Amino acid sequence: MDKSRRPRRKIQRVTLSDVAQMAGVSPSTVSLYLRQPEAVSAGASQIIQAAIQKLNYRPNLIARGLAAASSRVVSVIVPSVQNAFFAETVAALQRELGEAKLQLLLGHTEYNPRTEEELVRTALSWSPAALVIAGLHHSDATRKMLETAGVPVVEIWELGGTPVDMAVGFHHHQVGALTARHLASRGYENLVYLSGRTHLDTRADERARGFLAAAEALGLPARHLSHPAPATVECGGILLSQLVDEYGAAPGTGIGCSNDLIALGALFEAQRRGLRIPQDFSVVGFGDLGFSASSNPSLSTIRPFGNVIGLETARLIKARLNGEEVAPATVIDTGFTLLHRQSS
Amino acid sequence: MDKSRRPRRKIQRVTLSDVAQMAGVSPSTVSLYLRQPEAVSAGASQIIQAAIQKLNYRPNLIARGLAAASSRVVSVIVPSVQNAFFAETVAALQRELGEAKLQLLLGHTEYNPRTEEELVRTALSWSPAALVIAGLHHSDATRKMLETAGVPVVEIWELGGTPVDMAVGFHHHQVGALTARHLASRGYENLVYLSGRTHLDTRADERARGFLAAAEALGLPARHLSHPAPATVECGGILLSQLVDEYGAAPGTGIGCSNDLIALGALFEAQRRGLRIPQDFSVVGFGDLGFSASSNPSLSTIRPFGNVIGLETARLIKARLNGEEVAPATVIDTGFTLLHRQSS
DNA sequence: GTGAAAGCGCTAACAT
DNA sequence: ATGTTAGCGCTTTCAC
Repeated sequence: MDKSRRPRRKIQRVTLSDVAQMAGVSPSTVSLYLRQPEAVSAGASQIIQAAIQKLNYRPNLIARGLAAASSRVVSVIVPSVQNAFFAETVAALQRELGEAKLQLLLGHTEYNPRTEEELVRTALSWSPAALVIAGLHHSDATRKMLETAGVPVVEIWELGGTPVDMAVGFHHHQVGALTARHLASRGYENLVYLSGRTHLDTRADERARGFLAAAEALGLPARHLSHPAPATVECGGILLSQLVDEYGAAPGTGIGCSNDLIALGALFEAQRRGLRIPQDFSVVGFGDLGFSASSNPSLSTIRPFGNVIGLETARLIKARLNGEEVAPATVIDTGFTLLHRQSS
Repeated sequence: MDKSRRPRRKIQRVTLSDVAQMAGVSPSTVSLYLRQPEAVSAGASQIIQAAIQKLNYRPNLIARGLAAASSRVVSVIVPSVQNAFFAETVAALQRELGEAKLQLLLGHTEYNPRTEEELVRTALSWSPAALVIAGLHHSDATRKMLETAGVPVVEIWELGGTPVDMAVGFHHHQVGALTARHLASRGYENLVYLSGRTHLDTRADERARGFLAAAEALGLPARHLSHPAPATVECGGILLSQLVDEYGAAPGTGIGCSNDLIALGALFEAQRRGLRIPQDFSVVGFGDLGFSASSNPSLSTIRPFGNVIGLETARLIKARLNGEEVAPATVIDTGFTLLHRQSS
């Protein structure tokens, strides 16, 4: 007696075969129609389309991914989208890649190399179409996985080292240097750099180094104050207090900040203390965040192009996926620009 | 002559079968070991583990997803992670779900219902373990897809309507009302609400409505000024200018803002115009963004708990996936709290 | 242009 | 505790 096997679990309602059956064609024809409609005869197309409509068929991307040995997913690994810089890039990536029907699989390292390693490992388990990761500094194991990933890898938001595959970003060292030179050109002869946890954020650290190096080259005294907490507005206030109270910074000091949040905090704290900016102190930030042009005084800052980073990254990925030749070790420098406003 | 078939495409290097072969056990044993190590004998475990190490095997999650008819992916659809509110929730989700080995598949609607619909459609094609989506307002088609999705659905950041499945958020109407009542209690008898594009952001619109309704209930005159642009700091400055220049708002006006960015912009603009806050005008924001406690004056605001929304959402999802009973139509109100600071 | 057939790498019922 | 077996839903050669 046939104990007719019932399905072992919940199974997809409508499959490609159902469509094929209803349309009276073979599954492979439907598959072809789905991927290259123009390769199927007009008559068949119409019938298939009708069947799809009637059955409300939706392709199963997991099955497609398995059969095609590549998924329409791009893995994006950044410290956190709570960081406005990465949020901007992720948004741009989403916009550009979404058009090409690519989904974003998101991961946050929270500046932890072990977490990053774990994220890369599972990301690769998804056979992503490409992998985007912040920075050029990774653990050995992570780097090895990236090298042998067999998919396009784009390292973003940092330039200067050797990328695993491709890189889109800019030189943070140069950002710091430009900050120092700008302050010097405005007549500030005593320089200070304020930053958050540079021990974790290697890019912020690189900006600080660039600042100090440029100051030294100019023969100006410079100092770096960093705070172990994340670089927030609150942190900026604390750093300015520290600068004034503990180090007795004299008016005439030019202050570079590792980002606009720190700069804004310094602005607020200076205001609270009755210090005038830019008369007493000068402040230059980094990021050109949403408030920087509107603050009072408006904030001089260096603007990276987070959206362009996303855009160019998407462009590289799409090119690679289309089989166009993009040389490994391709590096795109998206640059940055100084916005001179009232605070300096 | 035998033209020995070469594989048709790049194929995964190391598969589960390779591991099984090397370990001298069957594939299903390896599979079992991967999913429930404790169900495999100690000896076999050791051998399998060694083989995995030696071959550097990584499971193919796509294949697993197909075979198991469910992927370890949670689809998250929000207007944009550039919006700090959603960034906070996404970060919390990532943290909580990451622990449970769930990945986030991210989508941005950019406040466009058609985009949202498209995102939900493709999201479901991934057979996600769950779907998280911002808001309770969706197109009919979207809502229908969500209802028939067959996976846990959590609508976040908004309460008040009937959720498709579960909802985690708070009542924006109440936020607006509390803002108005707070201003009234501080003695401001002329109320104004400033907001960005409320025609797109239904939650901001709801806050504005709550504000006006409460003002009316209190018998106070109230007005709503909105700007068609996204709610940014710049927008806040423009709105305050408009308020003062065009509407000649008298000192003594209590200003509610649809978010802290608008409030900050108003603060800056007031400062530029030599208006004193809270003496001349009072400002209350929404969001308690990073700068709000540190600004000068510090910003009174209403704090939602974006991280708690992420946390509770993750909790619901994990409970459902563990087979625990979570009633459909479960609604979690994460509430909000008024932070009374210097600006009011 | 269309169809038959053979998987993609894994899971899960069932038998042992 | 382990192995056998039969797919999951789709793509992709290859032959017609």
